[in-house]
Amino acid sequence: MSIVNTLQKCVIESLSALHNINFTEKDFQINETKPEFEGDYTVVLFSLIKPVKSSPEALGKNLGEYLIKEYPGYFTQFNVIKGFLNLTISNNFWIDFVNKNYDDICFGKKPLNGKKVMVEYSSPNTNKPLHLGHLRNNFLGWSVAEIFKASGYEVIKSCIVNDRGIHICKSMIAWQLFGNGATPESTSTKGDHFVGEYYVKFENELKKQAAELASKEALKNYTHYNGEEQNKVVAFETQKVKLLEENNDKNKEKIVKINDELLEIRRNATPIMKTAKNMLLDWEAGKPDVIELWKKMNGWVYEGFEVTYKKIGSDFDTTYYESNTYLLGKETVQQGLSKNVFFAKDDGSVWIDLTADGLDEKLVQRKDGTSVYITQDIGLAQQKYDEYKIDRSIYVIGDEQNYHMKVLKLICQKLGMPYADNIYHLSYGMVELPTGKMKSREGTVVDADEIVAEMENIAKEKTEQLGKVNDFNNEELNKLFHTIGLGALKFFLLRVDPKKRMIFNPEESIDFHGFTGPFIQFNHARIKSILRKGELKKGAVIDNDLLPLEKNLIVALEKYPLVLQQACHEMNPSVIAIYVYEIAKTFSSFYTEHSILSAETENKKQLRLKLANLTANVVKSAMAQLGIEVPDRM
RNA sequence: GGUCCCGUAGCUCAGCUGGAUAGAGCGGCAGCCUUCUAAGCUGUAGGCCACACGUUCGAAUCGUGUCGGGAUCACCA
Repeated sequence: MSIVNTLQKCVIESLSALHNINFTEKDFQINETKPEFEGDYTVVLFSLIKPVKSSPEALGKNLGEYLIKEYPGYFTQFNVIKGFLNLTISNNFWIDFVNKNYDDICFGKKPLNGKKVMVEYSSPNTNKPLHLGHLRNNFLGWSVAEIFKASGYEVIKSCIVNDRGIHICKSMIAWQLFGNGATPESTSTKGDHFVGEYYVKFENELKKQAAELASKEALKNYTHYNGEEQNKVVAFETQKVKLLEENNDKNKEKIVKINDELLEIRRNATPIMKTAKNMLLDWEAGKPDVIELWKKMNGWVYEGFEVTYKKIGSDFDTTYYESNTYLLGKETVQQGLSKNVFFAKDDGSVWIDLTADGLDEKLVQRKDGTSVYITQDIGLAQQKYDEYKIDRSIYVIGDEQNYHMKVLKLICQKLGMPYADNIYHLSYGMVELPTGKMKSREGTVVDADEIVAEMENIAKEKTEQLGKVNDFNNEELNKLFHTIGLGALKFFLLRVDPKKRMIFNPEESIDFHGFTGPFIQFNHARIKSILRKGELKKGAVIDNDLLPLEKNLIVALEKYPLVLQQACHEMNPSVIAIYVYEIAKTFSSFYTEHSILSAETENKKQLRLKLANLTANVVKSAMAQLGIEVPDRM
């Protein structure tokens, strides 16, 4: 049991004995004692003084005396300042803690609890390569899965591949039009980048054709539209003219909106867009040549993804393909109708009314009977549960889908699905550049493969400058560059609270100093270097004279199990990132001040070696939760 | 317009289940390598915690409102 939990228990027992009142852990707070006061942990007394009918000073004094008398193994001293009872934990406890755990590589982890959790993450589209945003998703998902594992859960990592739909048809059409039979091999291009290039080519051609239509429209030629489209366009144009005549600043926004609508209609009317839509229909009809092309191009993408996933350390226990799941959920619609959770409109479309929950009416089936995105998700949620009997289902998806995920969970709940309450949307904020959002149209998207390679390069340059590993062979060197470069990137993306948007500055944000992955890796390497030289002897060390910097480190290490618990509870890897940095920093301060190998006495040396070993274990374990390796030398 | 998220040092972020004088890193300034890896350590400057009101013994933290930024509200996925 951690010292904080122990302290809570002792305080509860003491108050029960002293005042005959039963408190719980939630009735009072225990904090770390601020450095400017004497003590290790502090009981905040304010919340207790009313029930015990005592002044803070008197309560603190009584409680402090009682704790020291009854639990001499834990507490040695106390002082009361205002409403704070500062307690000094006995050195015996800290030494005992080191002796017990210094060699336990599982320290902090919990035994299996028999529960299953599925973490869905990554979820790529097969029309373009992964970018920086995907990296945040992948690192988060993988890390959260590891955190659950360390907390005793059985974890199934899953991925839903968005492999069908208009976007992949766009790449296919462009390849047919402009590809001349080129392949990733013939052009020496990674498969996902290759297909992505055709997606861009499609967009460029689409833009060109839309511009041509626009110039026709400028001459009042609307022959490229069908009747319905023409009516819409004319209506919008009339509205626009009216707004322009009013010459009101407030109309500007409306006009922008109308222009967007017009552009959308125009884009959909371009020949190339019509071709793509036809191809989607052909795909749904299972037309052999379309299916064949689809398989070929997706195959290229998967080959590319595999390389990237391997490089960044993402893997999945199961992969769902939308081409297999997009028809799911149709039965659900029928069930929902018969349960009166859904209702049908006159045109045959099916809806759910969520206005009572503060949301809108939401379509669940089109009038043509095909299912929409949300319906597929309901179906897949059901399938996940049927297949694995999972206790919890985590979805790592960006915060632009907060509304969608809220709706998904709500519908599942209304349908009375047993897993509905355990659906959790792990929402994360977008990664932005100093110049704003990444936009593929403006070519400001940071490519995943490129940024990883760049990080490895920086790692290489810095390592060569420092010249500490000149005896490494090429293989060892490349592994080290990868470990450091990727470690820096992962740490950078994971150290921030997932739900917050974050800014990535390619020039400045990635540093190898301070609050970074490499700094932590560096401290691990230093410890390993010492452990190679010093002889750590098994058996308990006895030392009753802990120096402040030694104690700081022990106190920090002792918190690890609680930190893991918190990270799991919050599904938040940044909790671990912040903690492991604290450990590295605390060790670093200790390291510069006190020599381990040339310690004052053999006893001190053994204590410090054990402390160093425990630090290395915790650093390695914590970094592993983040998916970051730590080198023995760097 | 409705709903949701965010606003803390020049920059990037902690702290938010209320607790002592609000913390890190980067950047600035000043020191420290004949001593276990200086990717380091130490010191210093830098804050009306967006603003206002409220709840409380106590508010960066909770509530309401205002301002600023973002997301979303498709028979797209």
